[in-house]
Amino acid sequence: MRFKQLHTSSLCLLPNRTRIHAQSAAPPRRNTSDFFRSPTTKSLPEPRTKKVTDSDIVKCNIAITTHMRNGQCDVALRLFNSMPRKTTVSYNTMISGYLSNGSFKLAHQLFDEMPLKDLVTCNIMISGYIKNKNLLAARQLFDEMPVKDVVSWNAILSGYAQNGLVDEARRVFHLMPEKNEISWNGILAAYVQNGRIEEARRLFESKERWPVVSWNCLMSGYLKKKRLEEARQIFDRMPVRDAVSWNTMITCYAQNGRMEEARKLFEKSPIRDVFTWTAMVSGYIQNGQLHDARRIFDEMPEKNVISWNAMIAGYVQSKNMDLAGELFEAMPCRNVSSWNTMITGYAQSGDIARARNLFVKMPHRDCISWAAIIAGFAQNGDSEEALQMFIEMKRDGERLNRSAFTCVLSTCADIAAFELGKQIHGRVVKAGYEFGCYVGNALLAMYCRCGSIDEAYNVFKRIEDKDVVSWNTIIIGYARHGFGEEALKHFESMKRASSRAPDDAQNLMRSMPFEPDAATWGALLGASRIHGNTSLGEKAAEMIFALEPWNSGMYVLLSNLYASSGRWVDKKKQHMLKCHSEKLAVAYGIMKIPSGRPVRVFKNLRVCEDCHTAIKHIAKIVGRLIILRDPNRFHHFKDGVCNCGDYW
DNA sequence: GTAGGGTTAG
Repeated sequence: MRFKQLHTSSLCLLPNRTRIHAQSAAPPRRNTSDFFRSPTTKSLPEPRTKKVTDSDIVKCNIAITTHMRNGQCDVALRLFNSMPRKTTVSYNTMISGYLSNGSFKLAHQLFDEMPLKDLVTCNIMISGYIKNKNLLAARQLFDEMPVKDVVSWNAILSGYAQNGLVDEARRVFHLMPEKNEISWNGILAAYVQNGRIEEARRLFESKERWPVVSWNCLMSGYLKKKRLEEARQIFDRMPVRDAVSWNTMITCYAQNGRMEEARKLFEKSPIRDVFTWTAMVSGYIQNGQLHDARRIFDEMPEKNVISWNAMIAGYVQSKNMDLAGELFEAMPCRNVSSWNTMITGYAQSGDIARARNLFVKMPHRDCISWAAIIAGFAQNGDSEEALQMFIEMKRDGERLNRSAFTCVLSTCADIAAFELGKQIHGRVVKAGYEFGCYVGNALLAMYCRCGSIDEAYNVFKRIEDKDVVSWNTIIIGYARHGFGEEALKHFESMKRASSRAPDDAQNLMRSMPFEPDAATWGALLGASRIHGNTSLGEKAAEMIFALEPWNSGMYVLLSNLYASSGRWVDKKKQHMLKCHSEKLAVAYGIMKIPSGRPVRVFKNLRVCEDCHTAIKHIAKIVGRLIILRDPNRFHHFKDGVCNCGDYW
């Protein structure tokens, strides 16, 4: 690399022959005359050639900054290239612009080409490496710098913090020749971001004054752990609050279903920006309060794409595609996720024609759009079209990501497309997604569905973080293919896996849902029947009853189990149970319709003794059916005969 | 009056 000399005294030789211009601790005031030797005498100006003044260069630099901030890298580059002379600042501006626009490669290229690197250049590049998760390169550059300032140290400190290397971050912190507020905040953030909240707290209490960002940081640490009360205490103690403080606290209440507290804080907040409003909208949506969400949305003084998207997603979630469509039409500007949300919504509501229409019309597609439309066709039973779209997606040059693979594989499973599934498996391996849980599960399901249980087991073995779906799929796979014993074996090892005590919280979270779902219990029930294992079968039926009391298949399977083990079951009773369960399913379906209606639906409900248990269970799921706690509201059928006509 | 390091949120 070649360099232009700026301040001879501060030029240093780097070990790898890289020379950079370093600033001393108190940086010399640089002005553009360092870079441009403007003529001191009025030598003959070239006719018709405009003299390039310092202020021209500065103006260009500023224009580059603006273009970069607007995301117009190409415009910035054109300007940059047209500059007759470029200063270090011009290069630095370009590089940092590229980095903030995510063009790491271009930034790096320019960095390599740059004739003269100074301290700022290296600091920019260090943060670039860190953003790109290349901690080693960042560290190497850091080590090569002949002079570092507090910015360099802070950058490397936060690099370690963001990548979970807390102890390394602490080492850096102690080595720093000078520390400022940002350094202190850096080590605080290192603890907070890595879940070491108690250490963060101790550090925080060890120092008198903290800037508002650090208060925010500590508060968010408690919020991440869902320790809302402690977070609130921090919030209340804060000497100064900024928009982040208010937004963080409000968002957290909203996301944890505590809309009343969110609302109170929202009304008190002196600084409401688009984030605050949108957080309230999404909070209400998540809480099922669509009307409140819409009210806030309508009151919003300023909306951005994200607020619109949030509201549309709310309607899509509650299957109200008409209102979603209305809003979508009314949007002043849309982004890819607006389109994707609508496509997903139409696809999931079975309106694949509309979904396809939008897909064709949308200006830019990303891999989510493709995955949405592929899944849409697949879920609506048009597997051929789904695969056709998959092929078109490849033709379009869209790179396959995890979700696209997952989608397509589940389509293959649907139509038992074994050969294609195998081909895709090859691509999955190539892409290195094989061991991931989502793609792995989809592969597993595909092989199970195609009857290739050995291959399925091979996939199962390789999935690194098996979750409940992986276990359920393999168990169901074995059970469906008549390998009852294998299914039971896996069931046992699943139980063992779930009963192991895990230290860190994440593992615990992962293994918590190791409770088989109704489908798995169903498979086990089926397997038990084949093997005549009545006690496991009864246990399975009991579990299904607890999870899905309306699951009619369970009653049939159970009675078959009894029948095959020689226990006599009254056909009439079996029919009765089935009948009840179907009614309950209908009832449950209605109850899932939003806005508290179910109470009315259930008002005149009559249940027999057996059903009563089921109803109570549903009440538990829904949570607000207080009428069910009043037994006088029910008619109990004592004789075991339930007249379905009396049901409503 | 231009370029680099810290918190949060849709």
